[in-house]
Amino acid sequence: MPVVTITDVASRVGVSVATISRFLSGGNVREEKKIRSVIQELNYRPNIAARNLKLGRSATVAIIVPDISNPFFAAIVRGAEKESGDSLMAAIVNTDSNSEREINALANLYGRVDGAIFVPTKESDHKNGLSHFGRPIVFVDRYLQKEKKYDTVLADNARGAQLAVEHFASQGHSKIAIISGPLDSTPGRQREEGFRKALENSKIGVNPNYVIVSDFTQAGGYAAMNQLLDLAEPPTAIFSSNNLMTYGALTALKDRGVSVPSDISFIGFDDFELSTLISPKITVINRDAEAQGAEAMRALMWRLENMDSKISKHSVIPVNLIKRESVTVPRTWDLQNSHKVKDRQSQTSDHSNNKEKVNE
Amino acid sequence: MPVVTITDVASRVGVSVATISRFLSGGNVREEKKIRSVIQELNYRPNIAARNLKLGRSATVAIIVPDISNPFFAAIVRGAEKESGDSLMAAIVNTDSNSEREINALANLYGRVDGAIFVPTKESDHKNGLSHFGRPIVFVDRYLQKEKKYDTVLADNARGAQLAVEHFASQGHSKIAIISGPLDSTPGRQREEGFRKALENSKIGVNPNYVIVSDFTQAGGYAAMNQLLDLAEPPTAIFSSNNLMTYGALTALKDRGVSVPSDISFIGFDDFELSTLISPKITVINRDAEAQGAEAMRALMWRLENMDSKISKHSVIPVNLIKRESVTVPRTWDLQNSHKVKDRQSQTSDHSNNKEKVNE
DNA sequence: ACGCTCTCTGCAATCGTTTACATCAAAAAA
DNA sequence: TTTTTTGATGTAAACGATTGCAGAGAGCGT
Repeated sequence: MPVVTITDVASRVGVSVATISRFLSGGNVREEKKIRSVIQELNYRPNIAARNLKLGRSATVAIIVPDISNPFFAAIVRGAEKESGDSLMAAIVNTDSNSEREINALANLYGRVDGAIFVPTKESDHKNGLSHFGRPIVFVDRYLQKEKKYDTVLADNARGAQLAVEHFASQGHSKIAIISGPLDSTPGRQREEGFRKALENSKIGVNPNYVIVSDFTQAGGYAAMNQLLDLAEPPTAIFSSNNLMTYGALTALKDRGVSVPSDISFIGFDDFELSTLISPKITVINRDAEAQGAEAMRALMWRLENMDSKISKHSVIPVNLIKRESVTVPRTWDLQNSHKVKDRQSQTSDHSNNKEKVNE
Repeated sequence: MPVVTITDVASRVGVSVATISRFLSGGNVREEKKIRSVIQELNYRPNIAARNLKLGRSATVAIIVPDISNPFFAAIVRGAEKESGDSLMAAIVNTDSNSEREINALANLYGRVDGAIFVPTKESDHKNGLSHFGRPIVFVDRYLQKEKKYDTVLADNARGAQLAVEHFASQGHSKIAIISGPLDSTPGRQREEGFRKALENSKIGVNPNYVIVSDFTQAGGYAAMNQLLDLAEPPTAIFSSNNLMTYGALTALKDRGVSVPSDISFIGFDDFELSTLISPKITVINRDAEAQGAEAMRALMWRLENMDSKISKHSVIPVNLIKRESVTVPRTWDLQNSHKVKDRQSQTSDHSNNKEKVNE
């Protein structure tokens, strides 16, 4: 199967390669009809490597995420890939939340991609890895505090935490805890900050014992939840800062026989596939992750077309509260300083369908 | 920031470009020391496009999956990407289970990748799209029946279905149903066939009413489950052929207040993240999807090194039964032809932690 | 007819590598 | 010492596209 080049097409049509090339890039040519048929006939496909070499680009962008197995990152990737269209290829790399691997990936990708969509693990690393990369980067969900010049697409994390706190407060909770992600990651920090701010604004104030800084993993969420439950005076409402920790936290609650929401109210950040299948259905702060990925790809594509623009773009993806069944009024309706409690049409759980029978 | 080429390095060191190139590809050179330092100093990086053009390869492979958001495919991708190492880049494309898009992807990828890992939707399409692609393809989880020459990495689907049926049978079930995937997809077909075979071998035989062919989606699973429940004589045990349909089926059960496992026993194919969080914990047939992805990447890399080999490799990933809480003996211990019932330490569910209180 | 613009064309250089081939010095064999 | 072998080197031709430049007609106004 001989590989057919632009030269073959040219000689077959009886024109120069330049004409064929111009036809391929949409120029006006006399023999358009014939060229088209010859290309068809010979099944000619432009050699991408040659084009890339000449044009100095790769028509490929990288998507660097901690772990594609995390449904949230999968959604980001999906949105981005969908947006990229046919001309752009999306290469993917998992970093396992390992900063070293991130630097490695960037070095590896140098020259192979035109730009990158990057979800870094920490806000502080990458002293100069980025400058060596020397190509546009759009930071998604997380960014590097030192690097102000890059475009970012973040979620409205503080707002999300605020919504959670306010919802708890509106139900009468004052013992409100957070299972926070690492404070050196963007969402971890911003959600924790939002949590604090909201608590302060609502005059409840934050109890240091009710702030557990964990690590965005299921095991971390499990441990954190146990830590909260072991408190002399456990919280009555808990906000978990990401989906994985939510899994862990809920598992811990289940293992210890703590009932949600009657014993403890719960809100998690980020919706997850089975949030409606488990009992009770979990109330969550949600944002459109796929849209976030798409927005990032749009930003990157724009940047690739406008490499010289000095302005950096920062988009914020809105968040919303999805009320389901995991929040209700606190059980011990007691000595706590009870605020004005409006909006109290408690969302409670009704699992009429849980007639547990154990036969035999 | 001028781009530094191999020529710059050569002239700086005082040798020819050939020498630098040879050094780069691991040859013996006199000035190795100096070359190394100059490369460092100038921060030289080989131009990948030029190399690719000369070498006629791209050092990139495509991973084509229906939907990266499906945790199963995410695991495949993860395993494959992890295995690919630093020299190989993994491009990803979602097809939305759309055959047309698959063909499109293949055409698009032509010349951009050296090969592909491909999870096709149907077993029958792609009359000649593959031959036009003209590069190695490894089929994962699904394959095209007509194309025997390609390498495949499938799960032991029939065995998985068999395990499920045998487990049901060992608990005394004889009204055993399947919510099957499409019969024109490999896992759909093989699992259905395995289900039939196992039922026939066990002398129970298959009841046509108990075979619902659905579509591997959550909605499909939901509808299928309802169809089964609407039967005059509903089954007592149900095998769901993939994770998404399992979600749907469980939702339907929940919505209709059917209790698992006391009313109906359930086994799903493929484990899923939250399978232990929901009540009851779901018994599943599992296989190591990440390992499957890794194996596919290994096969592809091998093939790329051995393009001329005529032998095609077919690996099958083992499956296993993870017993949890969704299977027990049938409730109506009645007129059914009761077989020998050994292994009857019924796995039942105990949710001491579901003290549902609705306050206020 | 002449000059002018407009559109299409071919020539040839170029992108940055790799590698077959010829060369040449040094080491080994004679 | 002479001959042969060895191994590193340089020269230059690819790889397959894109594009600046100059030229050639065609169309048109004068």
